[in-house]
Amino acid sequence: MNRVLSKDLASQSGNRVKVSGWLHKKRLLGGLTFINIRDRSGLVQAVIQDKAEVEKLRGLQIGTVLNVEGLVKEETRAPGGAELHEVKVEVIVPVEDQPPIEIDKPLSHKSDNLDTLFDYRPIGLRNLQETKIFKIRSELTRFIREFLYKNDFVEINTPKLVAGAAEGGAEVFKLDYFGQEATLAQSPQLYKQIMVGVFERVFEIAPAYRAELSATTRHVSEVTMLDIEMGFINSYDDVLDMVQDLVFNTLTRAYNDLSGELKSLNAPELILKDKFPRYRMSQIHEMYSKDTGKDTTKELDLIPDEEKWICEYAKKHDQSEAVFATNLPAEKMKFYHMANDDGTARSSDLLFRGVEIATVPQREHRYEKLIMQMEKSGVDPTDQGFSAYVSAIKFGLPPHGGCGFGIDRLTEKVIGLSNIKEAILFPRDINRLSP
RNA sequence: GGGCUCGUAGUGAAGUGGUUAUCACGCCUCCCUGUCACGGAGGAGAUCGCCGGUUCAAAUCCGGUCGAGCCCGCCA
Repeated sequence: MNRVLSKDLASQSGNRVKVSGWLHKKRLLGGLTFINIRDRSGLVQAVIQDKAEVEKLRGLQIGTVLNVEGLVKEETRAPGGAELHEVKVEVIVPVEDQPPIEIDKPLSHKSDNLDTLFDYRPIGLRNLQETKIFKIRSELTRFIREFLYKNDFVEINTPKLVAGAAEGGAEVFKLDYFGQEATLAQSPQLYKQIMVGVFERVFEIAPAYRAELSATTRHVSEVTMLDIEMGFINSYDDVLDMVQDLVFNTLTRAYNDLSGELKSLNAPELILKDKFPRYRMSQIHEMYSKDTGKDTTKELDLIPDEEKWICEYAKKHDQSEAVFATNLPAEKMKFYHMANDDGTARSSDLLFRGVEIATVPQREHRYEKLIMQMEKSGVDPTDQGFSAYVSAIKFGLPPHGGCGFGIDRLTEKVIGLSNIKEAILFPRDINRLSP
């Protein structure tokens, strides 16, 4: 007998079918027993009246792997409108130990309890509330990929074991590489720029490693980054527009296609227009200082509180939960960024619901300028970690730009979670290396 | 790295000096034919993170230690 998935049960009314999955819930009502079976598409309810069949499940815990054969009956009282009757139960893998964490009721996401949540991840992820988070995450990356494919981007994979710090700035993990010192890539930055010389438009979704001793709700040491790079831009605005369109498309699609899942996780309503407001960072400092009385006009980058503040501001005044903070001060720019004439860089942060989810710069593609900027930053262009990149620039890259985009933070904020780690299957932070 | 906070059954919580440590979920036994956070009766399960101190008496106060969280900094 062929297996039928839970989502297709209603269409099989009148047929005897087999459902395979995990025991998700048992309710014994004397002469009548309800069990829920979880498969990849959801839950099936089976009604068991035969005492011998119920006995097969005695002492078996949630998580037990089952085949359940039965007659499909339409039933308005059943979740999903159909259920299994005249059931034969076959236990494939009996589970006798009690799960350490609940599978059929929402788990605590209070910050004090996240440690337990992550310790028991292998079982806790079977909880449907947790499953939904990662289903949404999967869909978000699918929407992103589909948008980028449609716009002629080629998906690439670049090395994560590299010779030197790719960017400067962030701390890197060092490791022994057959006697050489290697680092874990903190970004595919230089490789994706090299690949602009090959495909014009490229993207990568991959982990990046950051060895910062950060202990906040928005940092992890292994982060999943979406990196985009596009060549032949006419102006810096082309880059901002592309990222804006990508994010608008992804978010509106998510809120359209996944509305049921998002609602059941209490995700906030989406407030967004197809053009995101753009404020200069210096402008945000002034507005924030005026509004709060805290003087941030001497700050270069936005402080965390300003990120929250400008998002609230844009939500109210621009009806947009996404906002660009543009014109990063040149003091903060990386050597590969392109400078403006006014002491700022062509680099912007994309903020969404209070956090930075992407940085969106144009790159310096002019060889002499780049060499100057590298030397000014104390980076040796002939160093093993940079020479390949420098030669790609030397042998011709068009004006280009792109973004580094945090998939974890996007997922967190779309759902309305309060810690980036809740959006990561097996998060890595300064204390956690397992599971 | 700096500051603040928190560690109590498997899980989530209550208990701010007083003798048997409380509750909910989960688990076990029994009852229950439409449950879906099922309901009812009973039961098991905790050396209150660890070490030391104060006290007639410590989950509770103090010191240390280990673990965790949040904010700042750094960073994305």
